[in-house]
Amino acid sequence: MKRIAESTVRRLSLYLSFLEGIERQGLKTVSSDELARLGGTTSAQVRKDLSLFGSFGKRGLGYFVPELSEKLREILGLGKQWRVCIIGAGKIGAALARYRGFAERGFNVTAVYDSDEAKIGKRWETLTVRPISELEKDAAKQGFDIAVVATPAENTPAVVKQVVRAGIKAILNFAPVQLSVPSDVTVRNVNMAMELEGLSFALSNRSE
Amino acid sequence: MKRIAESTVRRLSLYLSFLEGIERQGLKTVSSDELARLGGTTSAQVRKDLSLFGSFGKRGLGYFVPELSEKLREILGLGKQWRVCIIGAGKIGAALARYRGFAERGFNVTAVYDSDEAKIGKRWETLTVRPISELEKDAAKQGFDIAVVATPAENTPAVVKQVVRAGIKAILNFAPVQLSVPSDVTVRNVNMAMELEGLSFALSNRSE
DNA sequence: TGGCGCTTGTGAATTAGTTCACAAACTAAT
DNA sequence: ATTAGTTTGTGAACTAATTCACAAGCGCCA
Repeated sequence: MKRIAESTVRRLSLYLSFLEGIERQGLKTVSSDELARLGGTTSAQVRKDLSLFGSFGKRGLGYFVPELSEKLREILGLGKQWRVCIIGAGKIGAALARYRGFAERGFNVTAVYDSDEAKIGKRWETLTVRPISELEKDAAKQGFDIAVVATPAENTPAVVKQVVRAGIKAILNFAPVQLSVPSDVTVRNVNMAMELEGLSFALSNRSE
Repeated sequence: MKRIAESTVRRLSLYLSFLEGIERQGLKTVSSDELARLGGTTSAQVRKDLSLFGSFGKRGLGYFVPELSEKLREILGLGKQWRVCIIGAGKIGAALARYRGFAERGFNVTAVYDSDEAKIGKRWETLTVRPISELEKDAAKQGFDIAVVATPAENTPAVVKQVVRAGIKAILNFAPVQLSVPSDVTVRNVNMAMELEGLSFALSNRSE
């Protein structure tokens, strides 16, 4: 299959969330034009995105909502249950561990790690913070699909090295550093400072 | 000035963070090649990005670290202090309000709002949660540059309408919905579900 | 059945973004 | 002062992403 751009995947994810809303409203079909309106893009873009994976619509009618939802879930790999571990039991880690939205979408947080002695053993709901030195062993035993990294910048490179060694192939990185990983490991960055600076830039350069 | 791509702005932000690290190490100059290596891009990209704003380097030598840092801060509008309000006093809002990193970079959280009676009046460090009905009035009095929206999906459109009416021109949106705002308002979205789904897609479609 | 009104799917055209490649400018060494 | 070794800044070439535009398919109604 040809390479799919990250921007395309983001939009598919967006379309799926719209479809879920539309389904709740009880509508049966939806047009590319309507999805485009909701997502702030064009109908051609919507059709092109979907056409990369097959042809799911009916001419003159649009797309059947439950059918397209199902297709998108399949494309995005949301049928499965993913095993997620959180690394870093600080504020962000804590907020993420308690976040309900993960499990709803099939992302099950099954363990939390930290390197700080003082944090180890703390309990959050059903989870207990474990020493990061155990990560590799635990991964071998139960397996993790995704690691959420929420550690201080200075510890992050070392932490990521352990994550990679544990065989985890997908990382959601909240630390404000660029990760260096082998090419078979996928990284997504969430960097608040960068987003705020983007807004700062926009505010500073309006209408020039 | 010509339109600057969002991807460019993200990279400038990244370069700045590298420069801060390099400055701490005490290095005087840095080459586009070194910045590229740190950022996982190419030296031509780095030079092109910078050249959109001027020519800051010295041939044969590279860029003076403090000088380039300063230029980037200027470009990104980080000289100023920005007044930020947080809307939504739930888990994410709370985590953000307590987050130290904001103030360090000139983003000062000066108020928190919520529409839920039960949350109003709560105190977080120096901040007190205020009713969102006061937002417009407060904005007229003290002025806000940026609103961080961290409300449940269903309330978000109404909340955003109030933010826009209050004259705020930049929004950092954590709600998992697409905002519809006038074209003079800049929005950046942070959507965890979307990031996780991107990883899910990558894991499901490796090497095809 | 035939015709009209929609809407998809997709090559072609366009626009945006990245990389190449090299002259010009600078440092350091001799 | 000359030369060798770097590294910038930038048109030109290339690649990627988006938008256009239209034939073809489908439902509905007379």
